[in-house]
Amino acid sequence: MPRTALQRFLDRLDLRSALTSQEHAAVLELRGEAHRYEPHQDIVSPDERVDSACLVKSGLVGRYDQMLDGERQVTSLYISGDMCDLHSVVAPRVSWSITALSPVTVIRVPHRELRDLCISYPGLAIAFWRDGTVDASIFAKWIGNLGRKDGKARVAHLLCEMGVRSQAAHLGTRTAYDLPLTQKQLADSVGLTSVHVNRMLKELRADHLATLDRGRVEILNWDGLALVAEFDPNYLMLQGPPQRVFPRQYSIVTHALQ
Amino acid sequence: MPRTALQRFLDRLDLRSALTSQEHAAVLELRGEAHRYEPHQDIVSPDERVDSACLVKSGLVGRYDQMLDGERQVTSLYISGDMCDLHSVVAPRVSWSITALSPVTVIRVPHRELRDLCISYPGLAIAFWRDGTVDASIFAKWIGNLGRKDGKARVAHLLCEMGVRSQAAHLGTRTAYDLPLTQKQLADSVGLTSVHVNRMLKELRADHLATLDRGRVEILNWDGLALVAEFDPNYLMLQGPPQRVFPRQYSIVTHALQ
DNA sequence: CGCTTCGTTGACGTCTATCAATTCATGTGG
DNA sequence: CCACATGAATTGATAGACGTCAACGAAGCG
Repeated sequence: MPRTALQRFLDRLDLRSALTSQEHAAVLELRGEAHRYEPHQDIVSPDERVDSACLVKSGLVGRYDQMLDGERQVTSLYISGDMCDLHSVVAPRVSWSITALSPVTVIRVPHRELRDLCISYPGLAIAFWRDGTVDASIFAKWIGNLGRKDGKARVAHLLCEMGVRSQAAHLGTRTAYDLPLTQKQLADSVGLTSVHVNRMLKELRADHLATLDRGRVEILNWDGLALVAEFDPNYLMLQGPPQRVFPRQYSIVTHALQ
Repeated sequence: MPRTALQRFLDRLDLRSALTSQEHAAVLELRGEAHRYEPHQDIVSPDERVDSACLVKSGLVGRYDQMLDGERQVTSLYISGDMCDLHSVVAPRVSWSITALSPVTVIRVPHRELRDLCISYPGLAIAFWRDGTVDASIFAKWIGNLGRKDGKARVAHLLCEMGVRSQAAHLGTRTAYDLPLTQKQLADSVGLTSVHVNRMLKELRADHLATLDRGRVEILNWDGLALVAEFDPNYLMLQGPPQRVFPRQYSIVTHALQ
């Protein structure tokens, strides 16, 4: 039986956080409505005040920032098991958009449920914070790529990153996985035009490094691609044992409100 | 009497999080060693496992990513009152560098103290998570700027952002504040060369929009600069009332370890 | 006063955007 | 099964933004 979206989300948390069995169980009791979105359809819009977080069940989701001239910059990509706006639990007013890049199913988990979880299990609040830290680390790496690498390296880096993430999420291997992006969407992710992305992909193909064909990535020479990309997976925080701040046994006593 | 670094840090938390008086008091009881750094001196290096977080007392601190050819990209700037690696409490292994961009004093607050705070006051853990969310939001905006705006807009945007942040931190006004950066360091922050930054500053000066002279920014035409930058301060999460997830009255009971 | 770092400017080259046309893939309906 | 429509991928020619190289000037400091 395939893993549910919640199980995938829990798997993701387990990669970096050591959770208790109660915390595990509590996460799996989360409930939310499934929603279906078609490519180019927005899931969240700027200045909205959201009251639920979007757990990606299937498909590829992107967060993007739109310029006045209509040009877009994708700031992050989310795959199955990623909660693409977990941070909205503590900051519900958003200033960006979340969109479906491919056909997508998301589970909208009410903030109320996630807040209750944080209150009952502060160890989970820490795990959520740590999860946000991973996102921030990826953001920082993208800033480095956009600011200081050429187009070829930027495309190569994205292929490496999504490979490692897909493998960690058991959605494929780092050298063969689905990435259902058009070249325009890829261009919006690496700060280029679709024309130039096309040329960069052509070069990567000619160098026998990697191919992207109809939403599927095949990396033919991982080391070569990683070298072009200057890819070092440390920033994905997948090494080392899961961490824990909270003691494993605790309970919260809530008093009457002031 | 000038505010201490801890008071400034607390001010920053208060901007977005509603804390109880106990939580306030607990933050002010944090202790750490003061360290002095000269410009270009690194405070934290990649692959280090840090055991304290750096609270900026004075000066300008930058986090940066270094490429193989030695080129740098600054991914974030931190001013007085910012805890520039608060996230290291939950993710102590870092993959980036933190450096002094000007003469700097930082207070190194041991993770142990911050962890104890999170355990005794989960409401503070939430506030820390929210603080990290602000950083992530700034990261995302920088990605948009680097990917989809030209050099002039990128420089202008940085001047706007640091103005609003300086004003929020009571370190100046949004149109007149200290930004002790060389043009090379500014270039490393906006993904340009120092030569080109020089030309962009010259243009902003010629347009009577803003000047940067010996570490001091004067914005002559805020609206004009914001227009060039497409600056919208929403992403800094300074609007709206401080948020709270945890009830105001609670206590934690910790049991024996499993 | 000399040294070092930083700021400034010009000439030139490269990377990437822009514009435009063509091909390809996919799906639909006759 | 083929004609057609649509969106995506591909390619060539040209233009512009930014980098590179090099030189000089200004400012701070011992």
